Amino acid sequence: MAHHPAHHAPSVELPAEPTQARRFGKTRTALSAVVLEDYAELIADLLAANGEARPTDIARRLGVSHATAIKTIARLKRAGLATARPYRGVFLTEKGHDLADRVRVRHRLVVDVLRALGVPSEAAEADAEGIEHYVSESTLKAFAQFLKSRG
Amino acid sequence: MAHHPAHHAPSVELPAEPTQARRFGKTRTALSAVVLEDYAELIADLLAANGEARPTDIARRLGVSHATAIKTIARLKRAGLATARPYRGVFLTEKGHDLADRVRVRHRLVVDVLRALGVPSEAAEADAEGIEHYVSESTLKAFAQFLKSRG
DNA sequence: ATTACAATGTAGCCTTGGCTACACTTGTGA
DNA sequence: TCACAAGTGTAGCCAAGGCTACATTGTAAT
Ligand SMILES: [Mn+2]
Ligand SMILES: [Mn+2]
Ligand SMILES: [Mn+2]
Ligand SMILES: [Mn+2]
Repeated sequence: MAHHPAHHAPSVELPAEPTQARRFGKTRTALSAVVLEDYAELIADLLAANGEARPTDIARRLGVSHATAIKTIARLKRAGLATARPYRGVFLTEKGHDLADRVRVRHRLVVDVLRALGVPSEAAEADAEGIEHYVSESTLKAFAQFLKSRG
Repeated sequence: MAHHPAHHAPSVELPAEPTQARRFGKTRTALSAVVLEDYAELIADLLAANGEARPTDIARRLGVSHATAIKTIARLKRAGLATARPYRGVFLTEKGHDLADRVRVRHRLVVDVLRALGVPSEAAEADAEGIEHYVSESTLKAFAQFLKSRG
C-alpha cells in the first residue's frame, strides 16, 4: 500500500495537513462546549427572570427531558460552572456567570450582525444559537467594529 | 412544589418556551450533522486533489485516529453518503457529492463574509469551519446579497 | 517469492447527550 | 394532617465520536 500512486499531479488546492487538523480540532473542542455554554446562558436568563432556575424549566426551554437536563447539570457542577443541591434549584458559580456573560455577548453580537446583513429575525435568532459557539475573539472584534462603523 | 413562587414579576424577557425549544432543537440537529458534513466535504476535496480518499489521509487531515475515521466512514455508508470496500478507499454517492457541494458553498460564503467584515484570514477559515454548519438558507441568501451589493 | 511496512480493520473502552421507566421529595390545598 | 401532583432524582438503555492496542491485508522492493 505504502505510497500514493502518482496517478496525476494534485490539481486541487488543500490546506496543509497540520493547519487543517488544527482547525478541525478547534471545531471539535467548541462542539463539546456548545451544550455547557447554552446551559450557562439559559440558567443565567432564568435566574434573572424568575429568581430561580429549576431543572424542569431548563428542560422545557431546551426541549429535552428533565432527566437529560439533570445529567447535564451534574456535568456543569463537575466543570465548576454551577452549584445545585437536591430539590433546591441550580445556581451559577462565578465562573459560570462569567461564561454566561461571554456567551450572551456573542449571542447578541451575532444576532445583530445577521440582522444588519438582512437576515430575517427568526432565522437570525435560530442561526445565532449555533453560530455563537464558534465566534473567535478576532471575529467578535470585527463584528463589533462593523456594527459601530455602520450605525 | 407545584407552582413558581411569585416572588417578583419577571423583570427579564425570555423567548416563549416552544420557540426557544425549537431553536435549540435545530442546533442539536445541526450538531449531529457537523461530522458528516465535514467528512463529505473533505472526501470530495481529497478525491478532487488526489483521485482517491484513503482513511489514513482523512484521519490525518481531521487530526483524528484512523480507527475513528474508519468508524465514521461506516456511518457515512449507513447514511447513504459514501461507499467503500475494504482496502479500496472511500467514494461519495450522489447524495454524498450533493452534500459536499452544499457544504463547500456555505464554507466559501462564510469565509468571504467574514473576510469582508475584516476578520483576518486564518481566523476566518477556522471560525468558518464551525459556523458553516449553522447557516440557514435565509442567512446564505443574505450573505450572498451582501457580498454582491458591496463588490 | 519473500519480506517488511504502511494502511486498514477490529475490539474494547470512555464520555457525552439523548431517551423511558420508575422511585422519592416537597409543598399545597382540602 | 395528609393526599396528591409536580418536581426531582436514579437506573438502564442507545448512538456517536473519541481513544489505544492488536490483528490482518496489500504492495513495493529486494
Ligand atoms: Mn447556542
Ligand atoms: Mn445563545
Ligand atoms: Mn466544518
Ligand atoms: Mn468546511
